[in-house]
Amino acid sequence: MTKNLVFLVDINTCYVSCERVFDPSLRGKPVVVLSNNDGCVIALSKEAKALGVRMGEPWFQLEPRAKVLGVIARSSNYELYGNLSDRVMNILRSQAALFEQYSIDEAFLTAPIPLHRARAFARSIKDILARRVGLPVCVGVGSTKTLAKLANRTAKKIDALGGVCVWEALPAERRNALLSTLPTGEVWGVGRRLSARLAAKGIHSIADLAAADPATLRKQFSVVLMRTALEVRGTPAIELETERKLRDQLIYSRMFSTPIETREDMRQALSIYAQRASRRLQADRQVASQLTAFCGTSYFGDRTQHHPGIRLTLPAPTADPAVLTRAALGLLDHADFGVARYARAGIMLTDLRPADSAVPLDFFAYPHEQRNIAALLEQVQAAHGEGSLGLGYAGLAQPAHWEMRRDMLSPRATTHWQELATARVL
DNA sequence: CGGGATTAG
DNA sequence: TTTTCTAATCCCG
Repeated sequence: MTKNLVFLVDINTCYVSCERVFDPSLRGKPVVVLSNNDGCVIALSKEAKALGVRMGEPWFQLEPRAKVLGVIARSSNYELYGNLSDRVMNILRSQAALFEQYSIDEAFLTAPIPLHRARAFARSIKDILARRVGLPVCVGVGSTKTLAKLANRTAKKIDALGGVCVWEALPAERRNALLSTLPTGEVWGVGRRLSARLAAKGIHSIADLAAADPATLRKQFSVVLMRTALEVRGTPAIELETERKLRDQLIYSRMFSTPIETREDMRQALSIYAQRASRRLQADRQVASQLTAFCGTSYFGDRTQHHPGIRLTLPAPTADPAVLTRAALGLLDHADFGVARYARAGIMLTDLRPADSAVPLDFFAYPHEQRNIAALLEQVQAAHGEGSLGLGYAGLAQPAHWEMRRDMLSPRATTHWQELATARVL
């Protein structure tokens, strides 16, 4: 019987590659994509990397240099990235019986493919995605998820591999060299803190981790780290999660482009955020039992710090925008507009469950839920944009002055008719 | 069980 | 002046 192999498919510099699909002039150029509010670099092309641009670099620091270096920046366009990601995932789902989407740009496939055919299978996936979506990927293959991750990292680092690395097909000396050279922090699941704690116990390289006694790892660290160590040895210990689990928490939180200093602006921000959270919850067909609203001052600078928050249990589980908005506005009584300049606010919805699992008794139902306000809002916003209609303060044709900055936004070429790309046939 | 810490992308 | 956002899971009190 052929053992299962794990294929980790990962879109190369995902956001930059998505920008390049509809703007070929960006290909081969140093490109960066910025976080919300055009705050810092969250994705960069290898050309940008080569120029010394670093992940996380604040845009206000990079901007003057970018001009000189010819680095091109784009505001993040999650609608575009999400749509292209969906296309990739739908194709991948059809390529293997077992499929797990791990993030917006990564998926695990598992299939009983013989080792000597793994490379060809991985290549075919790469080719299909290039042809049908126009996105470049690397594929890492291994007998466990952790090794597939490691192989993927290797495929990215070593150009000669052509974007595919089959871990168990590498010469043993090569694998051992990698394992004994790479620090534990390079393994999936081991971050900064954990690698420091491991180092204190004399475990520095991935090879050290693999050689450590599993029972001791479980006792001194956690069962999770023990599983990771087993997986590095080639023993599957982390399940593929093929069932898409419903989330059990939803956060909508944003930094403001300029601080909010008045009750009226905060009322508006909370109204808009609560209604955006409501829309997301409805998209998942879920309802929430608890709402937390929070805001906070900037952690930078030495101004007065203030981070108020409220949490309340809703009278009945709901996704209704009016109920959530009213609940969120309770935060206003805890904010201090005399002193604080708020840099951010957010809504957290918890205790989520499927909307149909808890059909509320009429006794508890919110009267206006039956008037389908949520559905109406959704319909109008889907057709005319999020600012076209809203409850209370949340309908704004023009973005408010504190809305996030997105000065270098590309068109949403696959989700909005008005923003379609045009091609000229010569 | 709630909240903070850690990890990841 | 300016430094992301979201989610899961583990750990501790």
